[in-house]
Amino acid sequence: MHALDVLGDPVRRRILELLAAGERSSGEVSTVIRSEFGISQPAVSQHLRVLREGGFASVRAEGTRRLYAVEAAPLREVDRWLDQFRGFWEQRLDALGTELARGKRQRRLDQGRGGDSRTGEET
Amino acid sequence: MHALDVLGDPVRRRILELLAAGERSSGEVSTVIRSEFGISQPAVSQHLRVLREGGFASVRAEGTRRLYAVEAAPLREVDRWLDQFRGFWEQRLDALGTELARGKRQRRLDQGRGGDSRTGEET
DNA sequence: AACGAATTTAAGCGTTGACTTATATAAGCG
DNA sequence: CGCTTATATAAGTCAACGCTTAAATTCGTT
Repeated sequence: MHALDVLGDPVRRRILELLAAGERSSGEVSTVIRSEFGISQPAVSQHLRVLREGGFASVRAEGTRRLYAVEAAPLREVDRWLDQFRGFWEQRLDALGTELARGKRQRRLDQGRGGDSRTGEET
Repeated sequence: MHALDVLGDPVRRRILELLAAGERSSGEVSTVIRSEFGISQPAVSQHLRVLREGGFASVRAEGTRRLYAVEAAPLREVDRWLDQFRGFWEQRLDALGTELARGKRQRRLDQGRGGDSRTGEET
């Protein structure tokens, strides 16, 4: 199962956002998600399982609590997948100053928009 | 509909990969996808519609052909969403030389893993 | 104007997947 | 030990989504 399949769910994305702020117990996550999405505790637990099995989160037992934490690998994989599209905004838009003004992130564009193979070139 | 919902489908991801190499007509895309996934031409057309409506692709008419091209905005949005997780690999792993050896992409980590709010710190 | 190619839209169907309720597991505690 | 708390699993239901076939649209061609 591809990483992006797992991220194709708003609840799971939100859970990851919570975990990004630091380790959280299943119960803590459930409380928040429950109030935000109005779903049951088992539903949250099932999402946690998907995240676990997808490698997005790791668990650590502490007493009867299960402490979840973000695991980087699949997210990095998504980031890599995006690489092939980076050329579409790294230039072209900073002409308008849009991106640089906002993100302030700076990358070296080394592979930038590899050559076309068959059809026409764009723009 | 969130950008990541749209990317939660292998066919749509593959279509975007094709478009990343340059403008392609609906028919050209269909041919490739069809051979790779074994689905019908209308099925491909429907995926193209989702990409269109999600802002991932733009269309340009040329005679009876429709030429599709990648549109950056939603992909950039995904990239931004990933920002909150970047801290989980930008350090910690380049100690192993893994990332730097591979991606060769260099970012300035200006916001890196914002402080925890409630529970424990990780690691 | 009729025909054919390229593409989209419409309608219907089947499967996947997210949810619910109910139950199991397991640790803390009186 | 039995009870409660924390969490996971099981089983079943329902809706969303992706696919198919069929029809509509649009342009180019003779």
